[in-house]
Amino acid sequence: MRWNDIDQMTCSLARTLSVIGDRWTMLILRDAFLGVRRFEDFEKDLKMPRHRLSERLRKLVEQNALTRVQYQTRPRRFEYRLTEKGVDLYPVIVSLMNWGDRWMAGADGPPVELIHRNCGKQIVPALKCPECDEEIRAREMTARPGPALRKRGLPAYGRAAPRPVPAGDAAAAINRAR
Amino acid sequence: MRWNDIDQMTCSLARTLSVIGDRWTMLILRDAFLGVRRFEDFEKDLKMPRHRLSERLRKLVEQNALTRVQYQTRPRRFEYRLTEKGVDLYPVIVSLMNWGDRWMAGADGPPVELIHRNCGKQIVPALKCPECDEEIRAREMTARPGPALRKRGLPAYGRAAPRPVPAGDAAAAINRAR
DNA sequence: TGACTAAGTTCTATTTTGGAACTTATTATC
DNA sequence: GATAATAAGTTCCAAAATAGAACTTAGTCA
Repeated sequence: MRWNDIDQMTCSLARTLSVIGDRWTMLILRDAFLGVRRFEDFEKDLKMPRHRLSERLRKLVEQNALTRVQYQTRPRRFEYRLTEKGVDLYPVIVSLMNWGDRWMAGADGPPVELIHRNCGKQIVPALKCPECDEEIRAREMTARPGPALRKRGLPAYGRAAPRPVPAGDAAAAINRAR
Repeated sequence: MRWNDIDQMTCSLARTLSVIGDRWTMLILRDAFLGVRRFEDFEKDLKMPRHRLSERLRKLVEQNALTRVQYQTRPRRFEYRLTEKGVDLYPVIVSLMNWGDRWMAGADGPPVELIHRNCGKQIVPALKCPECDEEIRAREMTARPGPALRKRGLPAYGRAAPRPVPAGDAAAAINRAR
């Protein structure tokens, strides 16, 4: 499968990745969240090829995650700002950072801390259930076909169906565990 | 900058991307969360090149996000399971899905819904502040240098410093807004 | 013996990326 | 008035990563 076809998968994750799932886009967005807006500043901070940056910014503008705003007239210069759609990627950035902090940080600890202005405290944002307010754990979640898949009458996420395990196999017990 | 050098950036996001920031890894992990464990099943579902799959699985095992477990002896066959480090990527997957659901879904609505077993309800998990329990909004968050950067005495994320805006420029007002 | 299964590996053409140099419009400096 | 500087790009080409198809390995089943 070609990468260009990825947004045609009936999968929100794949569609999201079609927008931000390349080498640089996520880092560009991180910078945008930190207040970077100008081409030169992105380039200096990320040390990425200018052509690539130009292309990625254009794509993000096309996708409406950023807007290109003229900030001076002579010579005409533009800067890039997060749109609502772009700002809404914040949880993605934060989750990725959290994971990096927990699993990839060096002995010195995480490079950046987040402060919540509301309460003034340094926090690690966490996923919660809006119904029962419990913290979300992967094992407690189930996926079921949503409207788009039900409509099409597709088998959806039936892949997780338990497989027959060769009887008496040593792995069987573990297999049932997960 | 070469992609291989990305994990040397002092940035948790970059380090995370060095593990899962390529074309397929995230989709492999999604499948893993849905219960897929075997090479053939990943391959059939994702329709990705086998060599690529093999390489990505190997890398995830090296990084300790998956383990390779033998599930039968003759012939020896292995399957891949999420480790704690892997399971901990759930918030990343969920955030990406949420965004896709909100911004990239077709007219039919999202392809998958999540059920929280705890309360039995269909939910959209959200990032919350563990201190004041408010939902996290990008605009209410500030980043400051964490231990790793303070130790090194680096300028950290000073890039967001306000720039002088040409006086009287039409963009100035908007510029201050954000 | 030959077909089949699961999990890979090998090969090659195509696509994407990285790096450096060049362009354009305009202001500031010698 | 020529020369440099700045910001935001674009152009060109070599190097790296990816896609797709075919092949391998080890063992079972008819």
